[in-house]
Formats: sequence, structure tokens, C-alpha cells
Amino acid sequence: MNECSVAPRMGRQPLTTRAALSHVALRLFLEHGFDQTTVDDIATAAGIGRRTLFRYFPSKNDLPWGDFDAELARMRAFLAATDTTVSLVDALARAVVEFNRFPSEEVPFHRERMNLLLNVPALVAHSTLRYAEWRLVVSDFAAGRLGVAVDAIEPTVIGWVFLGASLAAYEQWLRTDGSNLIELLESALLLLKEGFTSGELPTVGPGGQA
Amino acid sequence: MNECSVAPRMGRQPLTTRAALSHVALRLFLEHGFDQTTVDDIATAAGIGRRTLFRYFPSKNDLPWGDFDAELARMRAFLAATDTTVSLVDALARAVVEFNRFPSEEVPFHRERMNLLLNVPALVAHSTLRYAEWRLVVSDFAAGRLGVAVDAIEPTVIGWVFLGASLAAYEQWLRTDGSNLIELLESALLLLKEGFTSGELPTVGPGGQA
DNA sequence: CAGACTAGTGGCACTCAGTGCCGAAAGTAC
DNA sequence: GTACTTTCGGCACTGAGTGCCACTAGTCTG
Repeated sequence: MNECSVAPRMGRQPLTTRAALSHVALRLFLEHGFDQTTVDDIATAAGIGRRTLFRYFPSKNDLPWGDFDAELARMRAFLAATDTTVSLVDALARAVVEFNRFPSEEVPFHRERMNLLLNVPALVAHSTLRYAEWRLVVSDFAAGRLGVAVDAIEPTVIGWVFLGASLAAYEQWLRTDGSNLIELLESALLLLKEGFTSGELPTVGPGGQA
Repeated sequence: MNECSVAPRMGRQPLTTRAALSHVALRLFLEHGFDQTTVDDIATAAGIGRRTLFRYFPSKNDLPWGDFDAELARMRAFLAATDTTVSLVDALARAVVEFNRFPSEEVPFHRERMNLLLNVPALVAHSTLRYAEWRLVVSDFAAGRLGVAVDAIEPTVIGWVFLGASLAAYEQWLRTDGSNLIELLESALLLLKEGFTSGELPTVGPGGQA
């Protein structure tokens, strides 16, 4: 009948949120290490049952990612809203940069999270599945622009190439203290545009800066 | 004293080999599915103890890969033996093609294996760790040629880009019955050289040079 | 208010991957 | 034979992830 909707939901209220759990887990991972932290530890620290935690996140590996699906949706929307006069590569480059822009107070936090995701073997492996979703967003857009199927070779390669450039920038970012992620991303994406074959590689502009 | 060496080894002889176990596992995975096959099943089918199996392979996920380290060593050697007059990109392209050449009777077998590796989520995730080793071979070589550190951005991007192209070719190969892996790889690698899709991405000058 | 309904919670028991320990088995060397 | 070396594999354990089910905390209807 009535679509209750708005504020007063139907059944019992959730005790916590994905974001809160992700935060608690991240803190424990940083304190004691990913492998040393059990799911029980996290559930206890969050004040919920272990069984409940697995209803918020399908696996321990997903905890650091927080609400990645929402981020992906943002990126997809950004691409969809991009003017068609912008070239494919530029559109993707802008979207990638936008996707990785964070309020400055969250940057150190994000840095630690990425540090885990790119260094803990279990997370490195698992991340592939998230990256695949990310690549799909990219190659979906590319396929639309190029007028070919999503699973054609061009969109697929483009998906991989943009992912590679992004991760290379991330690795660089984590390696160098005080470096600027956005600038590194732009450099890496420029490398793509300019093409890396020619004689050598195009020299990238003066790297660092705040 | 005497370094026994040659044929008669010291202690007890191994009951089986990595290759044999990989083969048995692959057969079971194809028959019943990866997730439906337990490590116990594999050990039993191979006639060894479960504990022993874990001495041959560190995890269930490693079984389909067989002796990947040996393959990587081959690729590394191939690159090391490549004439320095061959351009960086060409050298890598040749090595990648060589790395993926198999005797024709093994092709269907290899196809099934890659089908698993690229489709079973657990394996897709785990594969990342193997790919990382592969990328290291590529970026190591690139770093040497470019005279920069392995962890500089150029070799890193190159590693990712070649991996992406290879995997794109593999996906295409698995998708289309009767297609030729080597040809698909060459196409994908050509895309890299040419800079994919004229109209969109900038065409890169005629690659070659020393 | 009671009673129906709905959705989140979490305990329990289970499966399965992976590991440490340790004694047994199967070889070689003397 | 004994000594030594290496592989084997059983046993018990940890920890992730799942199915089941009763319980809790809400809303809705009358």
C-alpha cells in the first residue's frame, strides 16, 4: 500500500554502517597488520557479531575498500556527463583524475588504505576483482565512443592501459613521501597520450611539488 | 665428503612431480569445477596425502599454474639474449609472443587452463600475484634499456601495458573458437606500437630505432 | 494496547584451506 | 648392519566463510 519510504524504515535499524566497519578494520589492520587481525577482532572492536560483519562485507578482503561500488557509480556518472566534444582519451583521463580526488583531510587516510591494498599479498590479489569492475566502467565508455562491442579488443586494451597508468601513479605516490597523487596521475596519463614507443619515453614534466 | 650429486640423490625419492599434480588437478577442475573440487579430492586422485600436496604447491590456487617460475626464467633469458639493435618495444613484443608459443598438441590443454585462470574469481584474483612477477621481468628489462630504476614510472607503465595487451589478447582468444593466440597477441602488441585507434588516440611515430 | 509483519542480529555448527609438529618410510653412505 | 638425509602423511589446530534459526527491534494495522 503506502510506500512508507522516507525516514521511518520498515524493520529493525542496522547497528552500524559499511563505512564505520571499514574504518574500524582499517585501524586494526594498520595497528597489528592485516594477517594478524582476525575477523573476530574486527567484529569485537566494532561491537557486533562476527556473523553480522559478514552481512556487511562478503569477505575480510573487502573491508579496506569501503563502499567502492558507490565510487564506481560516481565515475560512471561523470563519464556519462562528459561533453562529446572531449576526446575519448581526454574524457577518460579527466574521469580518472576526478575519481581519485579526495578532500585533503582524507588524503593521509586514503594513503594508508592504498598502502595496504598495494602491499598485502592477499589484498593485492583480491583487488583484481575490484579493478575488473573499474576497467569495465572504462571500457564500457570507450566502447560507446568507438561504436564497438565492450568486449572488442580496443576497449579492453584501453581499460587495461588506464588501469595500468593509474596503478603506476599510485605506486609512485606511495613510494615518495609528500608527492601529489593528482599530478602523478596526470603525468602517467600524459605518457599514454604521447605514446611510449617513439625513441625512448617522453620525458615527463617536472615531477614533484606540493 | 664426496659430493654424491648426479643420479642417486640423497634421501627418499619424491613420489610425484609438480607437473603431474597440476595435471591431475586441472582434470578435476574441468570435470567438477574449481570450487567444487577440494584439496582432498586432488590429493586422493593423485594418490598422495593432503599434507604432501601442500609441499608441492603452496595453495590450491597455484595448481593450475604448474611450473610458472621456469617459464618466467625462459622469458628472462630470451630478453637477455635479444640483440640490442632491436628496439625496446619490439624486443618485449617478441619475448611476449615467444613466451606464449606452445606445441600445437598442448594448445587445447593450455586453452582450458587459461579459461579457468581468467574466469574463476578465486583464480582471477590469485593470478595477480603471478602477473606481478611477469611484469617485473618486463619492467626489469625496460629499466635496463632506458637506464632508469626499475621502480621508475616508465618501466612500471610498460610492464602494465604489456600485461594488459597480453591479457586482452587472451580474452579475445578464449572468446572466439578456433582463433589463433599468436596472431591475437601480435595484433594487440601492434595496437600498442601504433597507439590504438588513430582518430582517438594520437598515432605514435614509426616505432623503431635503437 | 495486541498482534502481524519486516528487517537486522548473532550464536552454533559446519566445511574447507592452510600450517606446525612429529614420527614413519625410503632412500644413500659407510 | 648403523648413520644420515629427505620425503611422506597423519593429527590437531587456526581462521575464513556459510547455512540455519531463533531472537530482537522496529513499523503497521486495528
